[in-house]
Amino acid sequence: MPIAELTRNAVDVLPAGALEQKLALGRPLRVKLGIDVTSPDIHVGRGIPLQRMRAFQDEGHTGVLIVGDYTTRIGDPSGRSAERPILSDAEIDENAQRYLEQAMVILDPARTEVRYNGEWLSRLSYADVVRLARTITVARILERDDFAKRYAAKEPISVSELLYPLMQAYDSVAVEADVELGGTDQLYNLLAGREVMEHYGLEPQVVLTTPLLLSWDGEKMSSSIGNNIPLLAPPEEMFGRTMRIPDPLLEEWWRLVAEQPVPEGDPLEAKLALARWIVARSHGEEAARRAEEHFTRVVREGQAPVEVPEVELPADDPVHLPKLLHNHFSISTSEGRRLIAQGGVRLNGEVVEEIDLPRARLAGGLLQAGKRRFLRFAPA
RNA sequence: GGGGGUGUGCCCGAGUGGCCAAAGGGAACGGGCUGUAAACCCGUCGGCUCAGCCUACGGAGGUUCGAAUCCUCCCGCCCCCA
Repeated sequence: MPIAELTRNAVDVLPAGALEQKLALGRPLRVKLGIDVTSPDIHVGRGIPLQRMRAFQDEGHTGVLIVGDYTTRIGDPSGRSAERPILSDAEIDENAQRYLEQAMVILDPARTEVRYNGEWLSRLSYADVVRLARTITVARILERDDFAKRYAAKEPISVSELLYPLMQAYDSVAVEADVELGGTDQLYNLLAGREVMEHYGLEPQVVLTTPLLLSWDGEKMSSSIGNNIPLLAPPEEMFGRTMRIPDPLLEEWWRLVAEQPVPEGDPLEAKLALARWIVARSHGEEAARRAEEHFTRVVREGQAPVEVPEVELPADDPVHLPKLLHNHFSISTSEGRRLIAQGGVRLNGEVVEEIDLPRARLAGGLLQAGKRRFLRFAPA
């Protein structure tokens, strides 16, 4: 019963019955997923459609990953009220590189075809674009939810934004997609792909959407908001961020991310297990174990981590702490002063109250700034 | 082409001559509490050689003892009519 696995957690699989027909063709299907490369991070939420792609790959189908290098130059407005920034070519290339690395946390590289959409979009002439634009009407484009809202609210919508769904649709034409995956916010774009494919004489793709993952602040996980867990962040970081999600979200995360039922019993244990799972997928079991140890030690028990970076003992005497904090933790000296004033700085476990400390007191000492920042001084 | 509007701290958003480093909210940070980096409570939240000083309210000038607030020009953004 492989189809249940392919459509697991899917919100829409459209049109009804089409996927079954495609599967009945008996050949490997071309399953497309495109994400723009505005941000260098793929986070756990964007991993959800990737997980579907992996499921298709495990059944012998081909994952066609579209790196939207060209599209990024226009900016997709999905889910936001303003246009995305337009990045430089160098930034886009760099992001694309990191993006692929992260995607492979989930995908099977052997069954992944990576394509940059600049490959075909950059070759379109103005006339080609006009021809493409003829396949859809303005009224139709304005049906898209966020366009409709912004239009009604008299918020700016640039013509370039209106072109975005068409570019994405043209990607489907170019790679001859059988199936396109995407978050539910992509539904419109995916369906537009079907219409455009028909205009170009192709069998329209099947559309499969997956839920958007909510993060600890209750918002959709998003790199630009910062409530994200990147697939290749340091293990301790990933673990800690996962532990921030509120208990009511646990079940959903287990279902959508780990694709398993939430473990019975203690919610803390279930959350720890989830964090382990997420870190292990990206970095392996061993790293997950260390990340949990780190969490237990530093967060739950309030101790210093096992590994603390050692720094030179400053030359001046007395040592001006705000400056020192500024140098090592990249905070302003004003912030450093506040930290001290608020009892957030400890030397060897003791709260520091002075702004300046004799050099000798720091030698070989352990300095803690807030909950998570530590450093050890070289001995005198 | 014509008319109207708008530009404030990381974000949103008050503020129309002094009481403004600038209300309020969010984010963030610190402390407390806790099974959690959740929730909750309290506090902080421009910079600095920090009981004082400096820089700031799109930019440049100007009026004034004093301007985020008034005037001039410039730049950006938005809407309506054509």
